[in-house]
Amino acid sequence: MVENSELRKAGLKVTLPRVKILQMLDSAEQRHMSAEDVYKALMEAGEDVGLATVYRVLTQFEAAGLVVRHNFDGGHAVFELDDGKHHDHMVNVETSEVIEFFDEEIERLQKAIVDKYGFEMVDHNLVLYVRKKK
Amino acid sequence: MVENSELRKAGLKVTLPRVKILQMLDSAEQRHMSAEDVYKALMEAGEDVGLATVYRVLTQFEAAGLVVRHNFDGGHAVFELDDGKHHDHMVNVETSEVIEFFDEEIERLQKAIVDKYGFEMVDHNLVLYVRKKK
DNA sequence: TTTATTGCAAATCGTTTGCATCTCC
DNA sequence: GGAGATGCAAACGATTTGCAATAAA
Repeated sequence: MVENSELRKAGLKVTLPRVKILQMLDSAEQRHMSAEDVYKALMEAGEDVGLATVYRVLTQFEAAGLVVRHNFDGGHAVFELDDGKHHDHMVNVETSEVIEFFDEEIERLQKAIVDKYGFEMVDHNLVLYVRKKK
Repeated sequence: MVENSELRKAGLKVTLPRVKILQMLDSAEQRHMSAEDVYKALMEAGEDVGLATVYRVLTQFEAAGLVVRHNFDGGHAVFELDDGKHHDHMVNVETSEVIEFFDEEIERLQKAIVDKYGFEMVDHNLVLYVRKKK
């Protein structure tokens, strides 16, 4: 279970909305949720939190490293709890299901390319859009 | 030079705005332009085309396969002429410069992963955010 | 002439912000 | 009690759309 100490550690006051949002991200069936998703889930759970607060809190969580933000195709951002383990994503375009994967070799090759160009990596983003093989 | 026949081939009437936009994408210094970029460039060139038209035309070009749309981090989409050769992108976060690259090995590994999960690839998207090594 | 295309302004979507009110420490 | 957090509604930036006017074929 997510601890309130994580909030304190991040220099964030332990408030009801923050605790609820953190719990929601931790307990929801879907690991990847948009701000809207979180908001609706809270509503359904009878928790009364404003949408603006959800956006604000998610952004703070991201800055604090509690959460990672992804910009998959299609307008809105999705967030997931940061478990510290980097991974990439596969999106099933037919179901919108998100599958996580990690490939050491790909990571290595990316670094090699960045290096070759004389840059250093700030961030990287790999998304495979897929569909069940017929 | 881009040909009007490309427009006809795509089933699009050859209109002034479409021709101008296509030429702009072909001749601009930057291969990657947002709708706003194209619009401003046209204005500066004395061409009078509405912003809504630029959006509409770019979307049609994308559907016709003349142009590829990318959603890099940061709100707005960028478009580039489709030369038929797939490549990935590196974005210099300090200058917003976009560098194209292609790595056969990475492509191969991506396919292998998709395969392993029993999917087929619909599309894929790899962006490396980088900065000059200090 | 006929139908597609354009320009404009208003609408939409996801997200952010100002501000008065409320909560946590 | 006071700093910081919240909710609401208004503001936002990117993109889309309705519609009457216009330009291709």
